Amino acid sequence: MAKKPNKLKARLPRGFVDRTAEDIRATDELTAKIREVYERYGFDPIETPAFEYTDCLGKFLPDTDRPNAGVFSVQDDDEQWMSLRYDLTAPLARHVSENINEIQMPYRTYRNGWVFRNEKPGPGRFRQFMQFDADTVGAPGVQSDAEMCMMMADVMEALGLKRGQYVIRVNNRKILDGVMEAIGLGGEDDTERRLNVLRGMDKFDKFGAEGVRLLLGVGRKDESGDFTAGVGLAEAHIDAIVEILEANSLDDLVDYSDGLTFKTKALSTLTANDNFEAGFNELKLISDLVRTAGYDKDRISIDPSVVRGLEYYTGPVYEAELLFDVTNEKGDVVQFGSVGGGGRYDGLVKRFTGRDVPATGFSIGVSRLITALKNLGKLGTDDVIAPVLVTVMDGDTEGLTRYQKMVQDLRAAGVRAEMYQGNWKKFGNQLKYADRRDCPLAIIQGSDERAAGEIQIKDLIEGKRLSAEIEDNVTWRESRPAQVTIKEANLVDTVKTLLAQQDEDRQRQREA
RNA sequence: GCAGACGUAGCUCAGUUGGUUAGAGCGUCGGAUUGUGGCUCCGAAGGUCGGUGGUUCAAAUCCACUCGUCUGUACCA
Repeated sequence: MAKKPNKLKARLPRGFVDRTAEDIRATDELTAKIREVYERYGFDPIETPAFEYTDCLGKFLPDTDRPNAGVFSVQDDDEQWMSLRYDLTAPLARHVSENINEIQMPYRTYRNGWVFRNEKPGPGRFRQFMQFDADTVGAPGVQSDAEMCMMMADVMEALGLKRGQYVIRVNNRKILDGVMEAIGLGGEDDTERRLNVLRGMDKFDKFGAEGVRLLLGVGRKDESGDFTAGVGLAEAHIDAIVEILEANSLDDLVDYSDGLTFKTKALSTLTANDNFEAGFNELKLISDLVRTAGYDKDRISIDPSVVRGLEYYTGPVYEAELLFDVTNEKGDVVQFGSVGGGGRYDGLVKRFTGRDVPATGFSIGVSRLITALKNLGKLGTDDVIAPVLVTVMDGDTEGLTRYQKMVQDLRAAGVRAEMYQGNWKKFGNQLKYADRRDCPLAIIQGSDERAAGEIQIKDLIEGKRLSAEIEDNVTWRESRPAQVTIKEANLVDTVKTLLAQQDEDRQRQREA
């Protein structure tokens, strides 16, 4: 026995997926709905390429030792490092900066595309995924942040989500900055600790108040025994932060009636500062704007516990969260978290231009949304009907032209149709193919039908239903269930009628 | 990145203290049925036991390393 030749193993790089017809159709449907909302709000599309020079993307500068940490990078032929984009915000900042003299501000723009992250993949977490962003560049007022929140809420409903199935949560980074300042972490050299406090607060959903206390204090050990170092804050300061996280609304924390006073115990001991005041006042303004526009707190909720880890946010931050249970393939309920978020980033364009260009915007995680919506049955993935199959009984030239003509007549009438392209001599295989492909109808014309100027149309869906009642194969074959004989001239009309009937049946079943 | 679990046919999984030719179900393909899907029956193909190295007369089984998957955690611009 000869050794097998070493075959090359076909394999997908980890963290990447092939997308099926179903996935692609679902994505198209979803992005079309999102786009419609953005357009209605007066946003215009822009597209930037997948690659950018690495230094333009942000914190990975050319002198970084590992340009592939977190991003996928390659070296151009002139030795410059280029990277695949890891979000759509940094490329937008680059585009705006490069064209700042031509762009009419405020610039309202949206875009969707693939982004890439070179990090550990997990279930529902890939190294290539799609985002769909909207941003307003050059508008400093919180009214544009309020608009973003309302637009996100409208997107959720355009996707078919009902009140109570989602919520847009809003906070202001200045409030958190104010807290940091008040507890003595406002200085330059406390950047790292500040960041760790924010990260700890961000875990409130996951670990609850107790977990956050540990992370802000002495540190936390997880189930596997791995230890996360704590920030080591004082008890009183941790109390204040937990009060913020546990608050359900602004009114729980602050009294606006007489200047600005804190209502809760630990917060009251902190001294107010400019950041605090600006943060709370901006949040109040956003709240007033969206409430007056008719968005109640079941759609847009002012929630001081929203953090968002990103360092570049400078003001309002917001995220869209799904409130219904999402189950995975195994049927377990998974913590789904947010499907989109954003905020104000006033410093991003300044990096390139030196000019103050305020901006705010958000990103929707299309891939994650699809997973969740599929689960909820909100994506009509089964409404693409497989083609009508024209079977082949005579494979000579004359026969093939006849069958091909039928197919073209059907196509011209707008019916999805195809001629069997496999080995026509095994007729059983043709119907088996049609069955597995979920074809609604099969068109059959052999020499007998041909001589009589007739065609047989087999309803494969009805036939499948009838098969349950027939047990022996001879009867099954000879009774030719759900099959009609028609005149050649009536082919297109009859096919359309039968398809329409099947469609009605489907509607009825869906309603039942 | 850190910690743990796991890796046997396309899929789901058996495989005894290390011992002949590594099995089953499902799926795939062929036939019964050369002009009719499903059911039933018969038959076949399909395996570097994740990879490499080691211990041993002998390794799917034990050891080391490595790759991959899953869980938790960290990071997530």
